[in-house]
Amino acid sequence: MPLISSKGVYGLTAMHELSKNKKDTPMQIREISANASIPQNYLEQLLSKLRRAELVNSVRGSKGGYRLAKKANEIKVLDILLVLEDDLRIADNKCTNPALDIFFTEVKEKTQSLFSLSLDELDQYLDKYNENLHYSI
Amino acid sequence: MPLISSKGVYGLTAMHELSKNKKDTPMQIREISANASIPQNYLEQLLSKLRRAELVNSVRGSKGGYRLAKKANEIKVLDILLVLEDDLRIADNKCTNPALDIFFTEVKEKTQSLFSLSLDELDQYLDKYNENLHYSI
DNA sequence: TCATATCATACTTAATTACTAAGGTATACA
DNA sequence: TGTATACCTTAGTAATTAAGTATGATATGA
Repeated sequence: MPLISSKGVYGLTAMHELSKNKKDTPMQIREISANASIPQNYLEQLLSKLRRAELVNSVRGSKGGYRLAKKANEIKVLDILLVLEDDLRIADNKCTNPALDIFFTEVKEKTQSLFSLSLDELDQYLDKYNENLHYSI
Repeated sequence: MPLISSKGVYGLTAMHELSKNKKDTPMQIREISANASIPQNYLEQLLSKLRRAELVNSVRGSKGGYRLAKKANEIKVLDILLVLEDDLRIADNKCTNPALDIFFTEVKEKTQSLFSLSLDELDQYLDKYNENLHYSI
């Protein structure tokens, strides 16, 4: 099973879109939805959750939309995932084996630390990709 | 979503049971099933897969059962998971964001390396637990 | 007041997991 | 050679969950 469902992937993608919005005006669901190929009604639900978690601010009514509630370097990937994914557990709960159980706990901690990078740091991965492209040509 | 479903947890638990079998005779499904609270018919299916992947050997008929096909230090947790879990992917496939996609690939690689410990190394986690118990008393 | 865009909730569909059931096949042992 | 035992295989089912749809309410700029 994927650790992160499409819900989490959609949410991260949307937040990344918001972080790239350089306009004065808030970004609208419709625009995010179109850019990232996310069903609009579904995205509304995800952004509502992110708003209640105070990761984004919303402006209602005409000319409304969404903005990040903090700077992109103050929002971590993990923060977003913890809001949208019910949990990021490594293993199904039925584990009755103590050694395995402790092992899973440790893997979970290490995995969560992998997600402790901020939204703006994501673009480094894009740079890395472009470098690889360059060398492989 | 859990990265490892109960299928994987059951399989790891069963393999750990087999690694602890010190008798000459192979261990029977019924015994593993009882020790680890795994539905017997379901466990049969998982052990069949593990047999086809040459991680265990089976002996059919009366007095039959299962044995590890290699030494416990030659079987990795990851080997077992790759047989039972269809994949160990980090994120749902719908990711259209290149930066995220590369990031997920890197997380996947790092996560898999966390699972590259052998069956016999699992018991170290039990020791760790006992130590903690000791200090906390 | 009207168009626009967020907000909230109920419902539906599809996929997957986790099992259950049932019968077949091989082997030890008497 | 017969019988009990235990693995082997496949088909089917029930329950859960994710993913998406639908509908209408609420707030705001112009």
